[in-house]
Amino acid sequence: MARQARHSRDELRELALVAAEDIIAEEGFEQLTVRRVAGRIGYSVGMLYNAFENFEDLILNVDARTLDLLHGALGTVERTGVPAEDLDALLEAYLQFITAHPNRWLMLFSERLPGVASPPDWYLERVARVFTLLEETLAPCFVPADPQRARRAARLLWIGLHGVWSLAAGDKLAIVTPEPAGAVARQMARAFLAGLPAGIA
Amino acid sequence: MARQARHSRDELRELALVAAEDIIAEEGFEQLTVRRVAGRIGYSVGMLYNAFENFEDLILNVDARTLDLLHGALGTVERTGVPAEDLDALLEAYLQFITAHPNRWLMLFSERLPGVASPPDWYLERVARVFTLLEETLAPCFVPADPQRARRAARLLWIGLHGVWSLAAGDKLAIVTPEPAGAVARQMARAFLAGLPAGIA
DNA sequence: GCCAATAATGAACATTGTTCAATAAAAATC
DNA sequence: GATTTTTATTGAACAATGTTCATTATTGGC
Repeated sequence: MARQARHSRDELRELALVAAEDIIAEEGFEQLTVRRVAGRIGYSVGMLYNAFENFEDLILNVDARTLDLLHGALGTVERTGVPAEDLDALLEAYLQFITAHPNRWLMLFSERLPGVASPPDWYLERVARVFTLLEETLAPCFVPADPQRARRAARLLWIGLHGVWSLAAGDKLAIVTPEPAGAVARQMARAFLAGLPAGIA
Repeated sequence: MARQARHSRDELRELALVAAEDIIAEEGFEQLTVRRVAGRIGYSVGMLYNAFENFEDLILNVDARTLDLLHGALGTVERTGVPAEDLDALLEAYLQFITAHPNRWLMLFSERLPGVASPPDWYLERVARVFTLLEETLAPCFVPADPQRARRAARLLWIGLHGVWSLAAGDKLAIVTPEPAGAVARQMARAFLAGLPAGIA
């Protein structure tokens, strides 16, 4: 009835995503363009718009896979039940991930496109999954268990830590403090834990 | 000997910067282009490249003026000597600034250009000036006055707050929490102050 | 009045993401 | 086997970006 496709839509998406990830890892997010992805997978530019809604859609899918990767890396950290220790271990794993995949991680927070619409639900869920790990680590701090406050505390701490990572990623942390990112992150977590009982309303 | 200039280079820069600020305030950073600035001041595109090194140079100069504006706004906050109160007042002033100049503030943290080089010294100094205000507010926390620890605490809090506004700038804060940036910043400062005595080694 | 110096222009270029008529190829039909 | 139909695939074209630079306009000095 019709011409046979070289790859299914899903196969095409997978090809494109892998190609995109390679470009990002090798040369950074800035070098990612539709033409380069298309050339790398041996298809034309127009074909990409058959597999993805637009360039932003492709980016969002790469980001989602980055979050999956991160979630997997943080999930292997074993818990002792002592918040301070577990938190340190989690931070260590996070730092290792950033070091291993700097461009992928940077890309998560860079806004190359003017699209200001909030991400779709399937993306937000992946973000939430990562948060949950931090929440679970902080939960034992609250007795009796108060999930509401644990959530709030976890997200606030994560935001603070994001300040560390984002500065470190742009090599701007050195302007603020001579200490390495890992040490600063640990201080942040510790100061935060110390203030937990009184600080989080 | 030569043709007379309608405006000096400095006058041209001032004209362009004001025009750029108007465009940003009215329609947002995304709508700022060299052609629109040129059209607005009645000059050609090429003339802008006579007054500025490139588009990034123009952006950096607008940002510097935003920082001056911010520093001025925060400088008028009067101190009581009580860190908790002064900190709240500072954050309040900061919030008011953001509300008054949302697009200018957003622009400070958005990275529209691929330029990854670190900003020049004259720009970093303006960042440092704003940062100093926070340091001075936190200093009274430590008795007897320990400038070393005050600096450390101020920088750590500054890093945490940077996490808040850098996420807010990229419209990513909503992914983490539904609360507005101002409320999150206040929580951050409060949690941090509460943990100060024990947390900062 | 001409020359030289320089202010000012704007067309041209290389890049983006995006679109869509044209084309190629294979299955279905006769 | 020839024809038709269907659709996978292409790539030229478009609009918009920052950037450059040969060209043009203007004006003071001789």
